[in-house]
Amino acid sequence: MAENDPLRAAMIEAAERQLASSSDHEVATRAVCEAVGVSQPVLYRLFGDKRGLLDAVADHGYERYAALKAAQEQTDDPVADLHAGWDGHMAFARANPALYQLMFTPRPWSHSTARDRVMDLLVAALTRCAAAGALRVEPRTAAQLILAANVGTALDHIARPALFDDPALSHRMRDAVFSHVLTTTTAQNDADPLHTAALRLHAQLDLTGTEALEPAETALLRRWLERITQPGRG
Amino acid sequence: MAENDPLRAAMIEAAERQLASSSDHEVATRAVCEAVGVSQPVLYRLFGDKRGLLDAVADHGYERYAALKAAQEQTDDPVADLHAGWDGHMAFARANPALYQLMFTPRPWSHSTARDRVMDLLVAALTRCAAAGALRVEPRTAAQLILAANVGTALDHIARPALFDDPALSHRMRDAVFSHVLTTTTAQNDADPLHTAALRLHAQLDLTGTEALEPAETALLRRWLERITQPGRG
DNA sequence: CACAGATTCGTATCGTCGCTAACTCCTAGC
DNA sequence: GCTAGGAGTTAGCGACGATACGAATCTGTG
Repeated sequence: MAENDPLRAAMIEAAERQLASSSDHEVATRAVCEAVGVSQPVLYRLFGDKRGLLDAVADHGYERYAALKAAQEQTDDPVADLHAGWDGHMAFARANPALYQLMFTPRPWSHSTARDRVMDLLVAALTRCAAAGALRVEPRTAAQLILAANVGTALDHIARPALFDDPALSHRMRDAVFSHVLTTTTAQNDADPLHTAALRLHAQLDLTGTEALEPAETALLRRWLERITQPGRG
Repeated sequence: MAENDPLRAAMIEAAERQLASSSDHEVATRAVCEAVGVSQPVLYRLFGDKRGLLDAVADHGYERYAALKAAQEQTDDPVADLHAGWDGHMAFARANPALYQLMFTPRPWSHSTARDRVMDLLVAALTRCAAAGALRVEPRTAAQLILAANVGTALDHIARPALFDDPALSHRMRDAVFSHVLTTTTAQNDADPLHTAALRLHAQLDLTGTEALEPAETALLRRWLERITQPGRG
């Protein structure tokens, strides 16, 4: 489906260029086809639809996003990586506002998986934090919180042209959400040490796995840990 | 400009209905005109443009939003009002997803002032909190934080159809942002009591004013208080 | 009442958009 | 050489946003 088609890639890049340069953040299929020197039906053969083209643009945007993340994260301090990840997210939004809105603004159609994959990246980063004992809630819950706050702050920043108090606002939001999700680094005075230990073991299982238990036993252990970390669940 | 025009109101309501019922959250000027039994040029005479119509729809949405807020807030506990305001915001987004996106998603054009007016409402609610000594930062900064988090959470909720862990996520986000912005209710162990006192006086001046000082003196006092509450400012 | 000016609305139309049917061309396989 | 199928083009359809222009209606004055 997505084999190495240079024409397809050229059309995606042309669409992204026009999306960024257009004043109303809109793109015309005719203009995209004309930019790469082909006719309209080739677009509809490659992407099936205009929304198919936009989904491809969004997925291509995720590729750049993931490359940017892979280049900067992954030190030995997962919490520091998390902070850098927030700032990198904001920088990506600032650098590509139109593409960012295409990726993260909820369109009722849109089969693009860009947002879900960004979420997966965030869950992975948070799982590393949980394995280090730095997380107070499950990685998935923390990821939903952080991503919603990050997107909300980024869209707010894109909306207003230059209200000049931006970095402070982003860092305030980052600290607010992180302090609610991470354990205090200095003192580990947690009210429920069982909860944190279960979270930590669960994350460690996700990261490295274990050969000491049979697969069925590991699955059951996972469910037990989940019942410990999220008690109120049907 | 916005005199009591029943035809104008009918077109706004028709547009809002079509916006809510349409699958792609889109509205056609022809359909709006046909719904109220007039022709296209009347739309362009009343609203000037399609974006003018959408701006009017967004402003009308703000009216309903403001009415909903005025009906529930304003008890004697401004912090409780703030919590109710967050939940009311989420309920409004859940009830009118298409209208909510029109109001709060950043469109590059859009002369609608709906978002700014919602921000003003939030600043007012936060000023009451500050006058009660419950705020740790300036009302405007807190409003930017809260609104960005609230919109981000609401858009995230609208995007995914039913990931069933919604109220918990909304309340988590609310607690995270509020705990970063409000003072701890039990103990008032603030690191900078001068800062909090200045914030409180500034809010009290905004709310009630004073006759003990001349207007010029009050203005100068305001600037001094601002220099105390936000030290790093050109 | 008559009439001029302004306002308001409908008819018809333009240019553009997303999208598709039908045809042509080029290449692979026997 | 011939055919089958993929890849591309031309031409066009219906719907959209927006507008020019004339008809109808209202308003105020003599």
